[in-house]
Amino acid sequence: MKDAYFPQEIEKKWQKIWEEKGAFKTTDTSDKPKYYALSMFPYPSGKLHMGHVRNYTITDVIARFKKMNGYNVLHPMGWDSFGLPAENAAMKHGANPETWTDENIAYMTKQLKMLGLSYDWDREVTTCKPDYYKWTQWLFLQLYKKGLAYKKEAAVNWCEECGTVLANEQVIDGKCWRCDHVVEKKYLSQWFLKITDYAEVLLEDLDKLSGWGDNVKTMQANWIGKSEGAIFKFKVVENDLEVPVYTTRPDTVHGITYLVVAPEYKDIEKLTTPENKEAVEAYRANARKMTEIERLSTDRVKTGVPLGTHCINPFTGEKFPLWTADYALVEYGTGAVMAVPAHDTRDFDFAKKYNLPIKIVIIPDDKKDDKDLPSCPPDLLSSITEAYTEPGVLVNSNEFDGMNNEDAKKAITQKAVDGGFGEFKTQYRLRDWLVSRQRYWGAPIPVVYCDKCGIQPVPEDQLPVLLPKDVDFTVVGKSPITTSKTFVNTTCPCCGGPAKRETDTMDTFVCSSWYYLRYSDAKNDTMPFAKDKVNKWLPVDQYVGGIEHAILHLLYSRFFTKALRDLGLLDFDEPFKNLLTQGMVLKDGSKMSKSKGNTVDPDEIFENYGADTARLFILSDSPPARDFDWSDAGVEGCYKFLNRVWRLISSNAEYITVSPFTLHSSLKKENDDMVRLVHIAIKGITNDISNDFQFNTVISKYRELVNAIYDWRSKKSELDDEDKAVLSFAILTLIKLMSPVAVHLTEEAWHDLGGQGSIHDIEWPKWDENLAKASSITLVVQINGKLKDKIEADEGLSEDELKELALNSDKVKELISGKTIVKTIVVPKKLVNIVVK
RNA sequence: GCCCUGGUGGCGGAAUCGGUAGACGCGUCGGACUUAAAAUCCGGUUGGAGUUAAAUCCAGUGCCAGUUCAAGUCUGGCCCAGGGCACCA
Repeated sequence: MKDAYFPQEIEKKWQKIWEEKGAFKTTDTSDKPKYYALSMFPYPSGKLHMGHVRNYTITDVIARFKKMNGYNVLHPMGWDSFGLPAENAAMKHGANPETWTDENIAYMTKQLKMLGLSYDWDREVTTCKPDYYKWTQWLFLQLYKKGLAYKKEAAVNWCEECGTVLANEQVIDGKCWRCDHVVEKKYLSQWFLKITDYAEVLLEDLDKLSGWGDNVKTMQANWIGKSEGAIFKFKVVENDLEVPVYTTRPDTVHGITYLVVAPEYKDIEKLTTPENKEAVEAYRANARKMTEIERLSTDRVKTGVPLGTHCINPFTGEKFPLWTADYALVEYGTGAVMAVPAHDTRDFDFAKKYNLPIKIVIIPDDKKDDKDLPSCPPDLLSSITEAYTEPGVLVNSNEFDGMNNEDAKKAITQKAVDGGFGEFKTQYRLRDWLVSRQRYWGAPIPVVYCDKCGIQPVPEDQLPVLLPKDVDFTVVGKSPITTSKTFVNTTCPCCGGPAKRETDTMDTFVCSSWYYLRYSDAKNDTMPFAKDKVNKWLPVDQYVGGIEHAILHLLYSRFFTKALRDLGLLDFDEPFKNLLTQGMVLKDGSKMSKSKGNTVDPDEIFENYGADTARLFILSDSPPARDFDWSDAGVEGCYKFLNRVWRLISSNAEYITVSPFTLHSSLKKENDDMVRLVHIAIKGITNDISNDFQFNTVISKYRELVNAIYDWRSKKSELDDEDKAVLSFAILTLIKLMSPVAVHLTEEAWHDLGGQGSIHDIEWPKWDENLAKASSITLVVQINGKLKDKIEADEGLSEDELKELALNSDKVKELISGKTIVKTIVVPKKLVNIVVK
C-alpha cells in the first residue's frame, strides 16, 4: 500500500474497473427486497453545479447503504432534456438544440462518473429522444381518450420573453419562473390537462405521505386551496338574469348590502344600465391595461363603479345595487361576490370608500345579551371601525337569530337549496394544467386538425410524431416549428383529406411527470413500461431533490400516477413514498449563482482533492434538509481527514489481516475499550443513516473512530497477536462504514489489504448490543438538580448502591452537611439527584 | 393576514425517553518537530468571577410564565428570521 493518498489516480482506476464489470447494474429478478432510490433528474444545462453534487451524493450514499443491508437497489439516472435553454442556445450559436443537448449530456455524464455514483446506466432515460417522447405522446393520447386532455379557449399566462404560454404553477409573483419577465394575460386556445378532476384526492392523499415533510405537504394543500361554502343565485330586478355568487360565509347572507362582479364578468354588459355604460366601460378598459402584479396588490386602494342595476336578496327581500370592482376575480368561483361589509375586511374597505351601507348580522358570543346590538341602531353601524370576522351569534337574520354562526352556515344554505336559489359548493383554487407551449424543443402534441373532422388524435401506430429538422431557429414572434415545410401539412387520419398538425409542444413538466416510471422498464419499445415491472419497483422508496419542486413537479407527478392508475397502467396511487427535500448550497450566505459570481466548479474540486473529498464534504457540515454553506476551508479539512485515514491504514497495513479472526472474550482492558468503541461507532452510524439520513453526524462519528484508533495505536510500540486482531477489526470496520461515502479510497484500501472482490459488495457491519456501550458508567450526582459530581462506577450496581455511592462522595457530604435530605431520585446507570432543604 | 420551518459558542452544527449543554469540525491561540517553511502531531478555546497556577463559584440553548427532583427537550403566551399562499369571497 502506498504511503501517500493520491485520489485522482485511484479514483480513475476504480471508475474504469466498475464500469467494465458493470458493478452497479440492477436485475429485475432477485430474492432480496427491492429498494428504489432516486434523485430528481437534471436538466442538461452544461455542467454540474454543487446543488447537483449534493443531491446525487445523498441519494448515492442511501443506495449504497441499502445495498449493503441486503436490498436489491434500483438507482437510475436520466435527463430532463427538453426545454427552452436548448432552443435559446441554438438561436444564439446557430446550432441545433439537439446537438447542444447531446454535448451537455455527454459532459455531465462524464462528471457524474467522476463523482463515483453507483448508477445503473443501462436504464438511462433522455426525455428528448424519440424512444422516450413517443411514450409521452402515447400517454397524452390516453389522457385525451379519457377526457383528461382537452383544448379550450381561455385567458392564459403569456411570457413575451419566452414567447410562450405558461402554467399557473410557473408564474411566480406575476413573473415568469424562468426569465422573471412580467407575465401578461392573453386569450388563446390551448391544451389543458384536467388535474382539477383530481383536486380532492390529491389533497386527501397527502395524509398518506408520512414520509414527506410538512412543509411540502402544506404547500401543496395551499396550492390546491380547498374551501367549502355555498352558491347563492340572486335575481336581477331590471331584467330576468340571475347572478350566482360563491361564498364561504353563507351565515352572513342577511348582511349583504351590495354585490360585485369582476370587470371581465360574462354578463356585465347586460347588467349595466345605459346611464352607467360609459363609466363601466372606462373602468373595464383600465382594468385590462393593468398588469397582474398591479391588480393583485392587496395594499392597493379598492376601486369600482356601480352598474346601475339591482338584485333581490331572496332571504330578506331587500334590494341592493350591483357594482363592478377589480377585487372580484373572474377566474375564481362564479366571478361575482356578495358583499357583506360588516363581516369581510375587503367589503368593509370598499363600503367605507363608496359610502355603502353596513349591516351587522353576527355579534360575538359574549355580547348576545346586549339588547342594543341586535337592533343595530344607525349610530352603532357607523361607529364600527373594522369588519367583525370572528365566530359569533346571528342577529338581524330572521329565523336564524341567536343561532351559532357555524350551524347557520349549514341551515342557511339548506334553506337556499330547498328554495331553489342555492346549493352547497366545494371550491378549489387549483386550475387545470396548461400544457401547450409555442416552442420547438418539446414533445409535439400528437393531434392534427382537419377542416372536416375537427381535432383528430394521431393514431398510436404513427407515433412518435417526430420533431422536424428543417427549422429556422432565428424567427421572431412565432414558434420555430412553424417554419418547417414538412411538419405542418399532413393528412387527416380520419378522412384522409388535407390536415394540419398541432405545432405546439408539451410543457417539459409533462415529460418529467412519468420518467421515474420508465426507469422500471427503460428499454420497452411496445409500452411506456410493463405493468408488472412498474408495480414491482414503484413507488420510489426514497426521492431526493430540491424544495423548488414542492408544487410543480411533485404535484404533476402525483396527478400522473393517479391518472395512469385509473387508466389501468399501474396499481399504486402515490409515486414517492419518502421525500427528502435537500437544502440549497450557499456560499458566503447566499445561493450560488453565476450572476453573483460565487459558484464553485465541481471539476476543480475533483481535480484538486478528488471526488471522495467532495462527497465527504458536501455531506459533512449540515443535515441534508438544511441549507449548506460552502467553505473552502471545509473542503480542505475533509481532504486532510481522508489523508489521515489513509495514513492510518497504510502505516498499519502490515498488521492487518482480512481473513476471519475471532477476538477472545477476555481482552486486555485497552483492547476491550477499543472493541467497544468500534461497536458504538457501528451502532451510531447505522442509526444516524436510518434515522433521516443524518450524514453530518455520521461523518463526526467517522472522525471519532479514527481519533480513537490513533489514540489506541499511539500507546503501543509493539503489537502482539491480540493487538493485531483488534487493530484489524477496528480498521476493517472503519473501511466498511466509510465505504458508502469515500467510495474510491475504501475500495483501494480493501483491495490493498487483501480483501476479496469489491468492498461495495460486502455486508454492512453489525454491532453487538452488549459491546456497544462503555465498560463502566459515569454516575452523575446532582443536588437539587444541579450537577455537583461525577463518579466512575460499575454498570451492575443497584439503585441503593448508586445512592450510597453518591452520598459517600466527599463533595456531596460537604454540600449537604447541615441540610435535610427531602428525597433522592435514582436513574439506573445514569444519575442520582439529591433534593435537600 | 393565514400556513410551514427554524432560533444553541466567533462559525457550521451535536445532544434516542425530560437526566453531564456545546459531540465532531472550521476558525483561532499556544506548544512540539524543522535552519526555516509546508505537512504532521499535542494542548487550550461559551461568558463572567476567582487564582501565580489551579481548585472553585455564578450565569447560559430568542423572550416571559408554567409543569417537574430535573427543561435546549414538555405546556401556554409572545418576539425574530427564512419559506409558501394570498383582494380566492
